[in-house]
Amino acid sequence: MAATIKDVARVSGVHVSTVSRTFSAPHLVNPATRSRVLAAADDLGYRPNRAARALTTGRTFNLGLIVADISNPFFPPLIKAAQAQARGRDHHVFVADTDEDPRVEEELIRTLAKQVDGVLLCSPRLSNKLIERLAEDVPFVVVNRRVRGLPSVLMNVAQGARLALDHLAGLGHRRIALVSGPAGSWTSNEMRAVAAATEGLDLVGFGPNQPTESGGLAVASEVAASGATAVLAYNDLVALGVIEGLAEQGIGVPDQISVIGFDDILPGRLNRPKLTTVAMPAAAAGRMAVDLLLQSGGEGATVTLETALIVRESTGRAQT
Amino acid sequence: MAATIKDVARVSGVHVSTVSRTFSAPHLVNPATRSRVLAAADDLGYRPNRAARALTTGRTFNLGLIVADISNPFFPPLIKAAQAQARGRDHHVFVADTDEDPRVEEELIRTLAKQVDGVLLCSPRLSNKLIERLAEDVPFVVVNRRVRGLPSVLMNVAQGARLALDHLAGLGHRRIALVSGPAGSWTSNEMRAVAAATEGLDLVGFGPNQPTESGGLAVASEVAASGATAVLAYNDLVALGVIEGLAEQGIGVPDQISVIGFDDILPGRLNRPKLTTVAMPAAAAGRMAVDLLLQSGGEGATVTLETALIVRESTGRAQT
DNA sequence: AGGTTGGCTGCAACCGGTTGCCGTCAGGAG
DNA sequence: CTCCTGACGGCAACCGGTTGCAGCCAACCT
Repeated sequence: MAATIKDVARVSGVHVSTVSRTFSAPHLVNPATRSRVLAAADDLGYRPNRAARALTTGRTFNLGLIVADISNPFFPPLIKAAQAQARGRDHHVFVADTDEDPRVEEELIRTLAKQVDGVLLCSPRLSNKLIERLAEDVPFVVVNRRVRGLPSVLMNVAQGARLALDHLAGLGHRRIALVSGPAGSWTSNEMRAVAAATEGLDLVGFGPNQPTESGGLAVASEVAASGATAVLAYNDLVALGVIEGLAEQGIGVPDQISVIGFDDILPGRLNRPKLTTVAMPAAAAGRMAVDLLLQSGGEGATVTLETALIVRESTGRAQT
Repeated sequence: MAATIKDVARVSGVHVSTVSRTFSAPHLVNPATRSRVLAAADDLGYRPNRAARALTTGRTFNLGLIVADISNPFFPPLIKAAQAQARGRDHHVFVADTDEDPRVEEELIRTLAKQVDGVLLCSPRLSNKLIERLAEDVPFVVVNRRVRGLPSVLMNVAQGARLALDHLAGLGHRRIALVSGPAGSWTSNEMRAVAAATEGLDLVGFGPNQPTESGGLAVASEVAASGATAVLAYNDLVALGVIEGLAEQGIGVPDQISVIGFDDILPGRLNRPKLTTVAMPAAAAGRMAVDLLLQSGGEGATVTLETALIVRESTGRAQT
């Protein structure tokens, strides 16, 4: 149906190679010829078939972006920033969702491999070993995970956790519940490590949990029963779930229990009480990841972005 | 780097066509040969290049899904449902975000065209005419818009608006603010049409607005000044923005003004007051759209899905 | 004038697969 | 022992482009 390079060649009376050059190396073709070709192309509504082009050039000018759960509000800002950055460098970004399933993740990577110039792997659920193997097929940049030999963009979760813990300690909290995320999560591990290394605090761990509102909701009653006066949650969604679960039991936040999340997503700002949280530089991470992917030079570069504590209404002094 | 069909052919000592058939038409090749080929393929880690295959077959087993703004929580459920449905039919879905920009939308469609078997166009910002033209390049299913000759999935916005208006009227509201969405939106038009046709109500229109929280926030003071006792918002995000803007002026919801949104997104459920809203069957729409796309038979089929009113806390009796 | 040079274009191979057509060969029917 | 048939696999063209090489011709140099 659609016009091909041959149609354009026929109509403009030149060889296909000339048409090809008109688009991919205009300076090699005579201005007069060029405009004739362009006229014909315009006439026929011709657009080069990018898939076919990729076959010989090996470049698609497409990037893949894989996330575990697109309905987590943490990702959209990252995605949008990545798309904008890519667009500025003449690439397109295609997003795929793995449903938190490692098998789907692998499958998607394999499918994407030959159709894109590189993949942004955000918060992967795959094992490091498998990621390293798959990296032979397609360039990766990994976000929120450190993988040997691959460029990665990390958010300084440890620093964020420290900020949060200090804030809580400053408010007089000593027994703190750590509500972690899914099993394979690097972020979760970082948080746990920091918490464990903090002096003078009494940590109670809960997890692994689904990194969603319902994950938080499900664990709320256990948290309430643990005697903790404050909660450090894997992310804002979980924090909101915990708050809701606590409310169902008549426990007020922050009056009786303080809750702090991670990410700084919109629903947290809209919530009453407004959520105290550790803001992740998601947009910056998206931009940075695209940059790392496109400058193939930066082999195993690792970029770490700082986080910031945003104190709102869900944390307060410990009950005495 | 990666193994190609030729490598497999060489290693297993057969012609490339035999290798090809081993994968795409196994019954045509002798079991003994087949297993030899499969062994070699496995050995080399060979995976057929889908882009190359698409060149001859014309089928990619990929679907594109285009949305105006991926950070609108309305879309993720639709996206996930579409992905799940597509996965069940052996296809993958790639998502792209247009940033509410028609030019980007067109560009994305053109790019996607040759790399997918069809495109799900959700809440397009493009003109009908342009969509019809682009439909010559790639099969479409349009969501939330009716386009001549193209299959589409609609949510019954008119019915939803009627539900909402009746609900408000039943609570004694007579002067109602209609906070609409972006200019090109079909949904917005439907709402306006229903509102205009409703007897006994005093409508005040505001718009067009950004379909986001800040869009609602920006218009809140005007709404407050209009003397309306209730607000029907383009979507939940806008509704939440209006509520926030009202709160900044010390106006309570639902005590002084009632607010009702569309979509039934998560932040609305989490908000205090919990948002009364018209629930859209987003997941069903995603599934349906994939089905329509894959059964090429259904030429210009149009499916309309019903909506439901969910009364929560943001609506109450009109102040007397 | 003859030899260079350089700009422009055509030729053909190639990217990684797919597929219609035909030849080969073994086994069964007559 | 022929003839036919059907299963199998090789050949080669093709999908829509790209690109190294070579040929052509006009302009330039000496």
